[in-house]
Amino acid sequence: MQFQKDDIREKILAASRETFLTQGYGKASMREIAKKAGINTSNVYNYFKSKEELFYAITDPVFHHLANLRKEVFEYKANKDFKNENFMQQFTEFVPSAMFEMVKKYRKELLLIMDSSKGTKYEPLKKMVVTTMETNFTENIISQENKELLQDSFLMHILAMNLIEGILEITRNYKNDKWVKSNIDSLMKYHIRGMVQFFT
Amino acid sequence: MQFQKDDIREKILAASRETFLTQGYGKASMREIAKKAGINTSNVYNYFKSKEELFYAITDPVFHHLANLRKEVFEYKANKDFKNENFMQQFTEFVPSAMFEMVKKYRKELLLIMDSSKGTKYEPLKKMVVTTMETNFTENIISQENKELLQDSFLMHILAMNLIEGILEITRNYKNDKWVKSNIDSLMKYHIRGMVQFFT
Amino acid sequence: MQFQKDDIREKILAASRETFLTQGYGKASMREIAKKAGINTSNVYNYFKSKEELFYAITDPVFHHLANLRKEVFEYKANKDFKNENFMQQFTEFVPSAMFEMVKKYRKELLLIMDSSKGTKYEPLKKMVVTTMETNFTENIISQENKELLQDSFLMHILAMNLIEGILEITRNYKNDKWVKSNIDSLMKYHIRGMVQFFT
Amino acid sequence: MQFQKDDIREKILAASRETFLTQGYGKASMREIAKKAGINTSNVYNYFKSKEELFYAITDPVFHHLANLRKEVFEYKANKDFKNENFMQQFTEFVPSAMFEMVKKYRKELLLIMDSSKGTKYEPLKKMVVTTMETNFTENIISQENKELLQDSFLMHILAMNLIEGILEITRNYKNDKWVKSNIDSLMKYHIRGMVQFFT
DNA sequence: CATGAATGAGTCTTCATTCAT
DNA sequence: TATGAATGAAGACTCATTCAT
Repeated sequence: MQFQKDDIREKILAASRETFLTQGYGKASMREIAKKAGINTSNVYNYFKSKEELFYAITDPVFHHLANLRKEVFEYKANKDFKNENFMQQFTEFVPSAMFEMVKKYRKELLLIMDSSKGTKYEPLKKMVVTTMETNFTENIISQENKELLQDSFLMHILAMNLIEGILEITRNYKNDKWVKSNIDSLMKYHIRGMVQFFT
Repeated sequence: MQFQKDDIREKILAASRETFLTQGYGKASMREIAKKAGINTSNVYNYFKSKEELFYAITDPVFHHLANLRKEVFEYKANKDFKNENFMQQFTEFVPSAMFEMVKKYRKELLLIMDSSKGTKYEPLKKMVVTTMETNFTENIISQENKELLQDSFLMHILAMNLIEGILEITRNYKNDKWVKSNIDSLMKYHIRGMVQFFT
Repeated sequence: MQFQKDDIREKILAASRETFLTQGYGKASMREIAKKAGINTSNVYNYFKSKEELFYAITDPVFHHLANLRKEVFEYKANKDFKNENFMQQFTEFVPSAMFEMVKKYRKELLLIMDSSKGTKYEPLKKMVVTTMETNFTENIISQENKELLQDSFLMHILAMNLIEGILEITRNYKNDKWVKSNIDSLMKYHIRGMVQFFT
Repeated sequence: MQFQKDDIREKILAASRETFLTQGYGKASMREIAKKAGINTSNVYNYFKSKEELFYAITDPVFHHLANLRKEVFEYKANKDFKNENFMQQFTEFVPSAMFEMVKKYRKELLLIMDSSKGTKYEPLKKMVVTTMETNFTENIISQENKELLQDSFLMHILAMNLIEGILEITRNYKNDKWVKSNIDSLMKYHIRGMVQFFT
């Protein structure tokens, strides 16, 4: 009697993923989700107590993954007596492979939390991730003298966003794992090289 | 029907711009728009015959501007016996300054048509613009030999998107014209330089 | 169906009493009752076949008690060659002590059937009890001459209701048995004395 | 074009009064109200923006009337160098005639705010009115010595409630103004006389 | 031109109840 | 017995739009 329940639960989750993804959280309707899942609208509420909870049931895991990732990056920095070489190592090895793992594990969920979360508590998440990345870049790439010159460089913000959006676009167009990995690597390399040249 | 009061029409347009921008086309409500414009909801229909038409009244100009721009770029190419130097000129002079003029003239409209048009006929526009740009890059930057090697390079697609998204992010954070111009230039330079290095 | 676990049955009844009392019959929900009882909603239906039956399972006893009381009062009258002294005795001894016993035995049930039964077959009960009491008063207190004068005295109706409401308010604010008894006695004395003075 | 609107507005208010009165605020449904008013459910929202507002549109006037009454009573006390005779005057002249005026002006509204307001901000109002009356009685009727003896007399609370409930029962059974006036007077006289005798 | 009136479909959610296991 | 699954009706309320005045 447990496998049946999970069956439907899974159907609801799948239907939700698709619906939230195409319509966004706000425009997605419980009706449509229920119809896609092949059940009565009110029955959805036997599984998830609200539209919002349903959304979080899908997106919470990737959120926690992101939070852990952030922590790991900070620990990485703290442990490594952070110099330029280590930074390079971080952004050519650790970060891209971490991104890859995340995309591999949470494809749709990542897109949901980043692109379709308007109206939920995760709405500001993308901006926060971008800001974190931007700070990291600024601290590690821009040389001391340039820091004063390029104070408040908006370009760095754009590039951080570009990197995130690039990863998301790769995710949206997922072909296979190898394809993802290679594209993340290229993108990363492209931007790291570009930033180093531009800001130093 | 055509003797409408221009100030009210303008108020509706202004209210719509704000509402569509913050809520998106789908979630924006005629009520809220009317309230913001300080008029009765049903009176909106004396000026625009539907929510969708109202959206197009705002976004059509920037759409046509974009279409013209596209044509100009193609003509530019056709006229100039297009070689590498000309390409460089195009992307360091013509394109950035065209972008700047567009942002200057259609700030909110540009964001609306690109970011808030889900549910309208302009929904696929951003993708199309990106594709156009991508094609242009691919044709002009990747050297013949590489073209075969890097066949189906998704990175080029990402970079085209990055450029567009960068312009939009500049537009979203508009400070003043000079700020826009300088940031567009930097961004353009960054990517052109990056692409040339990466793909040749 | 009849081999039910008494403790669960009891838990449902207890949960219902509280829920019906605070929400009223109509607004009380089977969900809340089940949750308070610590069981599954649908399991409630293994013990009581509907919300209404559940309500009656709680309130039937006090209803029958009330019915018996009514009969006893009539028999009391019939047996006693009812004169004024006997009436006094009835309303200073028999009735208050009967009320006290009832409150003692059916505290919450009494409140339920009187205050929270809207939407059930017991909805008109309070009115009926008041009417009975009113008739009793009218027959025994108002002197023959006054009866014609005060024909259709609404005051008597109010006082009968006052008495019932008084008992219920005592029940609502239950402190301890002694407190109840003493307050019922005071209230009764107050009204009997008042009525005698007013109507004779 | 204004008289039509008021027509329907009035119909909604009338339908609401009846529905709230018979079902209580919580159980009354906008559907039923709309049906009774002969209009589409959603149209009700063109006149009142929520069920709660609709309830307040009906009950606010009587609330303000009650609040003023309360103030007047206090001022009456303050002005009159309050002694026993004045108290008697207050409760045999001022109060009953004020009650009468209120009942005359706000018959259904009074019942609504007192009996059908569960779930609204007026839910605690009846209790407050009773408490005010109780305090007034206690301060003016109970003699100093008795005050210590009868400390925390619950009977006084019941009698205050009885008086209020009596007024409400008169209101519920409204025949005509004269009938109301005479019954209020009788009830008041009955209780004042009873209390004086009982508590002094 | 402007407004209020009106509507029917849709929003999310809760309800009492039944059924299969 | 106990539970989760299921449902259709109903809850309050919002939506874009039309119509008469």
